[in-house]
Amino acid sequence: MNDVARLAGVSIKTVSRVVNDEPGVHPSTAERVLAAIDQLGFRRNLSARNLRRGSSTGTIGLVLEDVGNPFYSGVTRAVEEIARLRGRQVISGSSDEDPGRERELALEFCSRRVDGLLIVPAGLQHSYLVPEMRAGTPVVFLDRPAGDVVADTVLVDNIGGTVEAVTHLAAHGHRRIAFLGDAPDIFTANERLRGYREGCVRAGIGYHEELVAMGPHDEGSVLTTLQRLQTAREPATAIVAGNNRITVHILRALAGVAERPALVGFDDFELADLLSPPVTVIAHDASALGKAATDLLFARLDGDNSPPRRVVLPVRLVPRGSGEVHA
Amino acid sequence: MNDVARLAGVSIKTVSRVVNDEPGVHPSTAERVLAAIDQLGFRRNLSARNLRRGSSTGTIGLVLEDVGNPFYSGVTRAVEEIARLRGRQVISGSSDEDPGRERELALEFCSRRVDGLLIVPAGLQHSYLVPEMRAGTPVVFLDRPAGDVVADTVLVDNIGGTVEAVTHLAAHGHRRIAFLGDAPDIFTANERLRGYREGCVRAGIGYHEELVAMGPHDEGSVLTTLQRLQTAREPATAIVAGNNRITVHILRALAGVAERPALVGFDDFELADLLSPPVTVIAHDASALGKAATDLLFARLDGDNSPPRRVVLPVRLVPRGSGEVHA
DNA sequence: GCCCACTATGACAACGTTGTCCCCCAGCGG
DNA sequence: CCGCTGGGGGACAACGTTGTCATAGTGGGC
Repeated sequence: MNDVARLAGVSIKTVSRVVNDEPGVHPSTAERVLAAIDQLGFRRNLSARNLRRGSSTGTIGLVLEDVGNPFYSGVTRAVEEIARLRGRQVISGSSDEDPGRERELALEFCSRRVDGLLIVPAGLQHSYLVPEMRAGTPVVFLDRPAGDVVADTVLVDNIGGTVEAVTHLAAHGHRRIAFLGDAPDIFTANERLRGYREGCVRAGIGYHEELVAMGPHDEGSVLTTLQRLQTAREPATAIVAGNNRITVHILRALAGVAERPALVGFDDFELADLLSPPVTVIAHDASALGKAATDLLFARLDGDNSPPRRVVLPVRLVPRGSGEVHA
Repeated sequence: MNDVARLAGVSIKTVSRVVNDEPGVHPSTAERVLAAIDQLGFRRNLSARNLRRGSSTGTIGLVLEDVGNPFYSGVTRAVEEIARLRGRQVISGSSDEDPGRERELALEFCSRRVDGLLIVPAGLQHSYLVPEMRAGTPVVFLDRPAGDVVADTVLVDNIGGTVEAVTHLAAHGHRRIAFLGDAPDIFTANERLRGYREGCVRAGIGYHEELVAMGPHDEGSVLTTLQRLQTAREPATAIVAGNNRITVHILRALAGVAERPALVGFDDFELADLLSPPVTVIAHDASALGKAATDLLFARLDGDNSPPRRVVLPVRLVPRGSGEVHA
């Protein structure tokens, strides 16, 4: 800006006025300034501007588990969409389920003075955010609740989802329904396990420890688990998969197997309807999740300071075939 | 920092020293300062720091077509991974194939003084970046080349890919091979069309205009196109799909159809191996693309100022079944 | 007892902006 | 001819940091 001012033969304040479309600059002066800007390829430094104005940095921080996971990239997209409407950029980072990394990312975003934080918690400790929240940075947790702070949270109905999955399978005559879930220290995995258990009880088929296998899972562990379940004295005739990755692992393990158990997967995924049999899922909308959380965040930025809210988004069972196999 | 200094009874410079682990601070003073920092929940303002130091902002700007598309979210993940190793955050935005939006995003990132830009071009005009590049911001284009500037570019072998697809189908006896591609003003779509044409000529089956349908495509247009192709006087017995979205549209259109043409899709996608028949694709690695581009960017940041490079990543045909149907 | 080196600390400017306040000057009415 | 008005423009401080330099005190060697 200094250089522009020198070249145009005016003060930097006048350049500032031109750049900001402030009134009170003679058209001919403005023209000279614009020419200088063009010639020098000047671009206003937003950091300096925000520093001086003490205003918003126009950024939103997004911490999630893995940007590469289609579910979270759907969330990201929705967040970006709304942020854009409100003139904000999104800075995102993947925690890879590492609480330390989550914290590192969140605090780094705070150092960058983001206007707000959206966090898919990896850990259970979030008191590190208390100073930031007290300082006025709104934080919304999504997909999972925060560990030890009270804050806005957007979840999906995990329990209701697995209850429905089990109920659905039981209605088709299944009495030996297995559950393959993610690591039990992950909130959603635990909730879904609870729903599974409750579904079993409600359906009157009882909860049997040996039908449950919590992760972490990879393709190999899923394969051996399935073998164990199917060769047991009372084999499982149906499976509930705890998330999209596990569903895919199961599908791969079952590829080419003649005698397939019924299957209901948590999380919808692309092409589920084109597989054979098409995969019945408990669907919930990644973009709805992202939208709800971002809306909540912007409400806070707009001055809403009502008590923290907890929003639970509904899930719905989408019957496609794999879950409608009779026992 | 001011408040911290006051509370600790020292000058702000001393606080700065403590925050930056600079030597020459008495342990007892440091302790007082740390206590004050803790009490006030102080967090250093990175913008101010970078402004003062004139150093890197520690950010990389990423402009792509759609963060929600699994292909690009794979790219994003790879970029993030490497950026993280080099201590950078990623700011990303989706252009939605809108050149204006691409430009807006890129320039906004420049205003934020990103250390470098990674761009999946939506348009053909990139001279707007010349001042930034001259000012020292490295820019790498990926997936598609820039329109009118010379810059580092990472592409995949689009032409080689469709040549291989056509060759493969012809080797299985197909002589009426159709091509469904994206809008021809998209670089990759056009390249793939060229490869298709060259493949046809090489295979000695000739290039027939009526077998080509360029987009934009949606599910409906793909359906009618397929109907036209299959009911023609000389029906197509095989199809090459120009990208992952078109492949999926075709799969959906063909669902339940008994007489299926052979199919080779450009871009690999999850579950392609689990469909029936499994889908033969021209595979290339999203994360390899992201990695190559980011590596190139960091090389520039490390001072490499050799002439701009153009990297073309190989593709490979993955035969899975849908492309090995004999005519 | 004097000088020096060294440690701990602070004052101040500067990074690139913008908000506040002030000044200059032309034009106009009296 | 004087004073007032208002448009156009500039000087300067400040945002939150950090780099540079200065300074006060302390202890040691002679």
